[in-house]
Amino acid sequence: MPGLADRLAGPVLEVAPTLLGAVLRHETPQGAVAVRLTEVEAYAGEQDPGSHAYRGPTKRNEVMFGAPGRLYVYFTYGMHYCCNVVVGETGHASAVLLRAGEVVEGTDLARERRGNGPDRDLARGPARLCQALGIDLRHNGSDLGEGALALTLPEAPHHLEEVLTGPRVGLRHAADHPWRFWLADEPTVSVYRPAKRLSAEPRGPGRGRPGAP
DNA sequence: AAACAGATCTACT
DNA sequence: GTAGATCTGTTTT
Repeated sequence: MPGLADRLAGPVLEVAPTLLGAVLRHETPQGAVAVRLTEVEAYAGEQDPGSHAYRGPTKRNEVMFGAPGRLYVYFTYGMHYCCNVVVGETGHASAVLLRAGEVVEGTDLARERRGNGPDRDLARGPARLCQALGIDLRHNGSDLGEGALALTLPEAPHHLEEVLTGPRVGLRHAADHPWRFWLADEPTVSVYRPAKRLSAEPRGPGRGRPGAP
């Protein structure tokens, strides 16, 4: 079977939906926690105004410019970490933000790290997901092919009917691209919050249709 | 050495 | 559902 990096080397908009259902597992001395991904967002590198790579390579985003199959971790809002899987060919700086997932192993340890709250919220949201898995800046650049932090792709991609798409969350620019993907009927998908500059949806937010314009 | 900017979360109504 | 707070790392002079 092909290596992880090979399966992630394609265009980010094609690879991102295939990460749904994948399992990210982190093994530490305290135990292991695994999360099944239910929501991701695509970031298209230097051409994407919403990407950290938009203004070219820096010390912080250099991992995105490297080989696919590695983890790009960044720090934000003074207290949160978020993690991305680097995809696309080396040098293209594409990445997929892991927005939410379902804890499928090590629930107790995840609860310890997260504190009190419903289990469905343990990895609901990009910063919560990192916290539940015990991921921080030390893991920036980690190879997910093998090691304590490993990503396992599903045997077969999900059917298109199960995948919904919509605009990305929390961006000032380029918020009109439907580059956010999530699995239908998953309680662990994070709440949709529209970008600040956009006019509110006439009907309730959070409902996306596959292929909707 | 200083200013900036933020791919968010938690709490509350 | 909505509003508000919040702190560090990164970037830039």
